[in-house]
Amino acid sequence: MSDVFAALADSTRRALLDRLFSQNGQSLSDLHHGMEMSRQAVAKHLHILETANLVSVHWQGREKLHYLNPVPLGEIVHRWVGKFEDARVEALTDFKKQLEKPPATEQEKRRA
Amino acid sequence: MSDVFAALADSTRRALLDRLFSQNGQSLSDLHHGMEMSRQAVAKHLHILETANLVSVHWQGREKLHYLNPVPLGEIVHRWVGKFEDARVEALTDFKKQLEKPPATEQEKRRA
DNA sequence: TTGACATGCAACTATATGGTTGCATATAAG
DNA sequence: CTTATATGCAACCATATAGTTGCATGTCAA
Repeated sequence: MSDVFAALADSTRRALLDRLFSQNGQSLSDLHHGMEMSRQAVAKHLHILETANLVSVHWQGREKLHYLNPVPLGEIVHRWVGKFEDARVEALTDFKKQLEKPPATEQEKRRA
Repeated sequence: MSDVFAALADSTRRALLDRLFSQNGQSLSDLHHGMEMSRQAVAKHLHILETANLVSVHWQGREKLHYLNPVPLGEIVHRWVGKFEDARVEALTDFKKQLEKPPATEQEKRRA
């Protein structure tokens, strides 16, 4: 459950999540198919997604099936981003005010 | 407006956004204050946030004031994460079903 | 049992990243 | 004018990251 944000930073990993979104429960070979890199590279990315708890796995004989883990994406990211989202309209208003009418004193200029 | 996800991957940068959240319109020196790294390191992080369009700046004399840019955080991240969030409950149900009662045929096993 | 398939492990490489220091430039203040 | 403050630019360094290749192991099928 290490760094979810770091796990999401790589476009290949986001692509893997996309592929799992459109087709859940795929094996490494499935996910590797059509990708422009070695199977091992894909395996590493999947392991990072596993470690970040974004993907959970289920062994089926010799195949390791990968499933989107729905929890942390919503929990962590949405919660963190939501904090800023909540202030969106308000901040936008403040920002415009700031540009239109800069305050007078030094303190106010910097702290407004 | 480069990679928002990459910009969010670093904890220092997320901390900077946090600081701007609690106090908008701070200068580089303000934001550097209390941080365990050089001013130049902070400047680099801020520049990455600027490039990702997460922070916008406003020159006030010799001071460069930094403001949270409310748009892309909500737009990009929330939209991308939301795609997965929408399928949260549904996916959770599917996942449990999968574990409880694995399908019969090879095809179904892998493609269910 | 033998061979094919699916995955894992380990070593290695190149580049990206996060940090440093030193110096230059622009604005504000005495 | 001189000095202090705020920032920018550039070179440099250490480590993290994303990729490779080669080989080992476990499972399925003939």
